[in-house]
Amino acid sequence: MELQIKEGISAAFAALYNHSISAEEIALQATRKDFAGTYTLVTFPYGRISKLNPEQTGQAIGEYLKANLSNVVADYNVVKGFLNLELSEGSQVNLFAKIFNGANVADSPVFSIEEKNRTVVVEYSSPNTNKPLHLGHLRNNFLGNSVARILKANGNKVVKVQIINDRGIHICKSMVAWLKFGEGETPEAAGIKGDHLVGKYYVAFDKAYKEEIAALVADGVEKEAAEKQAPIFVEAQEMLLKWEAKDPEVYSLWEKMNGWVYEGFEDTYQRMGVDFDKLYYESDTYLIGRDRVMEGLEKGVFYKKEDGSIWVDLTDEGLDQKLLLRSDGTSVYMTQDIGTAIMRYEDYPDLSQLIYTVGNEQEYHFKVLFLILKKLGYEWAEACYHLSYGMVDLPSGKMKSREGTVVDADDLIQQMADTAKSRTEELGKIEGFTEEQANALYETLGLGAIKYFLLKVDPKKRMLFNPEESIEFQGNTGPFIQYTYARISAIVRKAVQLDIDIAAIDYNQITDLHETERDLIYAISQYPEKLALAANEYSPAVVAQYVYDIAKEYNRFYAEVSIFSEDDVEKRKFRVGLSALAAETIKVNMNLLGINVPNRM
RNA sequence: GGUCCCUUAGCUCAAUUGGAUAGAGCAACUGCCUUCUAAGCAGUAGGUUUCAGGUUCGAUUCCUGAAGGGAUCACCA
Repeated sequence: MELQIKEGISAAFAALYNHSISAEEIALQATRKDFAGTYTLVTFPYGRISKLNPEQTGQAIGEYLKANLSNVVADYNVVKGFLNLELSEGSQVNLFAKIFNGANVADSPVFSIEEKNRTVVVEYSSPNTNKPLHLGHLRNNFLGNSVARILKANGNKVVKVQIINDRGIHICKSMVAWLKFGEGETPEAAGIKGDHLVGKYYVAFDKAYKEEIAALVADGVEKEAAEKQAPIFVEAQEMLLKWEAKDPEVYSLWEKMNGWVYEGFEDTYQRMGVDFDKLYYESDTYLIGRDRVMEGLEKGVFYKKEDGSIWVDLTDEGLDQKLLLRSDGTSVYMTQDIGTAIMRYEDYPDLSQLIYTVGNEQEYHFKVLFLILKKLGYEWAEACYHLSYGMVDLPSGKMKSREGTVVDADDLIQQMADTAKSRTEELGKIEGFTEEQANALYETLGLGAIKYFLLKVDPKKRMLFNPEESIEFQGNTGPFIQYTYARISAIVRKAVQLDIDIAAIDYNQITDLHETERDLIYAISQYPEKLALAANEYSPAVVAQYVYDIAKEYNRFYAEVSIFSEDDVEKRKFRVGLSALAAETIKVNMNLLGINVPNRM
């Protein structure tokens, strides 16, 4: 449809002004609500071709389209430099019929996207294993998972991965504290999720550490020195050394506590509805990174300082010098990231892109990482992309685990499910549900609310979460869209009961389209374009905005047009069909966000 | 201090990538359930797009400068 019009405009330029302009070069936009029409051509730029003012240009092209493309363009109007095109009813009904092929809406030609023969790795989540997931991780996971779904829907092969930061001083801290204060406590015995239990000892470490520092300072030790001397800190450092030496006792404790954390994470991931195709462990990848850094040193890409530490000089690129290996030969964060990237390209040699879903606080880190990979001679360094997203702030500012201002992921999900429950019970619309069905619904609604809340905002921007106000269920929210889907489901169910056969609509009988029907068809037809935009910008927010528009448009139709009390049989069928198509569009797009939709609520 | 990012209605966010009178939701107010789910729909009110310049037919969008906020610049991750 859109292409037809663009081609028509292109033909108009050729016929009227003997000027060649391709259909792809022509940009159409949606007509604003307060003017008649569906598509709008901005004519300001074309004045030098037509040698007319914008208004006259619009008139001329509009007239040409009306005369030569009358099956699509029924009429037009010109307001200043804007040519608004009003589509013929027949073409809109036609468009609907094309999308809604009567069988399975998801398979309609308009909705099927070309396969691109590209493989993309999307990394997300990648938490440290010393504490449970929080709200920031939720944004990360939902974003990465949704981008993976969007890229897949847009014709890419997608591999979802994460790197598990399972080694380092932070885990040793939890381990030391557990040995000191834990008295052999296990998740089973304590009835606490494994990740929360380990997180508890991480906090315990910090508390003890602070007390020791305070005691030392009271004895007259300088604060900085106290931070390094505190016995519990020294213990943690010793444990890290033992771990690197693979001391059996330390190693088995490390495996045990990491195991608890993985079990806890797995529960949370499952509840969140995210998963991974492949896991990488830092405890594996840091060794490869170290080897490649040594190779780079031999090749002269890096240099060694007198103390034995190894560095890369990026001052020519406008950046600083960066440490790659400590003087004692142990690796830093960058070392393992080099190793991880190389491993991934070994695992997937035909990779077109490697996407890192990581917060924007690490922009500098990834800039450096990609430059280093390039310096090491990996051509694919160009194909690495940092999908950088903004932090989730609280009204009090940044979340800080040490100050106890983090919003725990498990708690938040539970809280939202509880809200869904009380809200549903208030409205009393699910009589006949078993308890199991009801609980599944609360879960669907609660998760839908959080996911939509976190995904509707442009990923690049930082956003605010106010725990006091909680997440809404009305207006521009997940449950509102889910509600719209449930509403339509009720209509489709009733249509089946009434034997209304939407597979056989006589489209010739469909005339006098209501304004809301036209708008709805237009909105639905935008799907492939929105999907492509979302994929190009790695932005689920585009999808969220779009699916909200569809839901709003449908509810307007629902309020203004009656379906079952319509006398005309074909119109009745058409409206049920349009409803079903709207529902399918909502479902497909919500799934791109990782959100499920209920049949009743 | 260097580099990068942000600032749009009381609040949370949009704005088709330079286009029309800057739009939604929440909060406030007014209508609409005897008809398909009112978690809905319609309406009222709310703006010097942080400020000052510039570029052009046209700027929330691009450029320069200023103010306020944030991130980062570790032998941390």
